[in-house]
Amino acid sequence: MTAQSSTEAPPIPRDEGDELSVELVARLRMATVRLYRLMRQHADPNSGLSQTLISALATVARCGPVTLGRLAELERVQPPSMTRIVAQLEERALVVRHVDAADRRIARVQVTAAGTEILDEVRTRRNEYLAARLSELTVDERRALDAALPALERLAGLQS
Amino acid sequence: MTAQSSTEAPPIPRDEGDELSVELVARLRMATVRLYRLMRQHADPNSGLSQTLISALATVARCGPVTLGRLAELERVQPPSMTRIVAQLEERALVVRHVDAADRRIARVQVTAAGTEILDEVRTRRNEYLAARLSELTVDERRALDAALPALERLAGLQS
DNA sequence: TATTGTTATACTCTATAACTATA
DNA sequence: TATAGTTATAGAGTATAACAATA
Repeated sequence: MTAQSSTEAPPIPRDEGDELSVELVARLRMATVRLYRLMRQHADPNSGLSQTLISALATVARCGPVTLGRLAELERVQPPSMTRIVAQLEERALVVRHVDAADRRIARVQVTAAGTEILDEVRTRRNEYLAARLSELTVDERRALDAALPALERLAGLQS
Repeated sequence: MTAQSSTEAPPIPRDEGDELSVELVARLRMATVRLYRLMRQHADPNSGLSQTLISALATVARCGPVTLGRLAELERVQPPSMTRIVAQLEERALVVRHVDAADRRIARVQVTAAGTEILDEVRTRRNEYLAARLSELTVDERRALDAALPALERLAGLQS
């Protein structure tokens, strides 16, 4: 990736100013790290699926048959990492791989019926804890989170 | 997506929140995992400090002399993990440990001048990438993030 | 020669269990 | 006996480098 934007555009023109961004980013980083660890600790224990596996499985389910490389991009890991992740999902029969007939280098990954089932199950069960925490926030706070979700997703996503 | 919440018009004013929570939590989880990996990949390479180390260092700096156990709580890791993290920071002379005089089981951790310096340096430098990404969001999106930050922090924090 | 994915290898992060030292 | 922290150990998660297969 190496997205060093220093070669082109003038450094960050904005109406709110840099201070907001610096502050915002710093706090967002701290919150994300802790939230991640919180989620990791409360990844569903019954299914034996870690956060990493569930996240990848969900992405496969959502993005249909998807190449391994694209999956790595989406999940923001390197291809070798994704190879391992998919192998683990395949072992559990939650996904299948099909080699592309036209270009045999390409492997497309797809969720199985079992995968979909597990995903549904796991989704509600493992989110219970977080949903409970969420319910302890105020209505306004939940509303704020809801409103910020698209921005979070864009920030975390690929459209940079 | 209900993404136009900048001025008013709360998208989903449901109080019982079950369905909202499930959806919200699920998406928040995905976004958090990816955002975390994005941040991890762009943790400052020059300083040789990982996200984990910087996060802990920042917490030490913010929370003054703090016991190791409390630090583990704050960072949401187990005490043995924090022992290792602090040992690494100490090796680099970014923090010091003082054994409590009254109760010699307790170790208090404190940032050093070098630690503060590094932290300041690193903070701007490593956040450049994220700040740049942030600047590609719309004003409304940044505003939404800013508004959601307290909720995120509460959700990730200890005041459940 | 370039692209897609894999294997080999090593390192970081983290946890649980058992331990030490204080209290 | 209880508490704060450490050591020992193991397992996940991830990356880089080198490779194989295919185009």
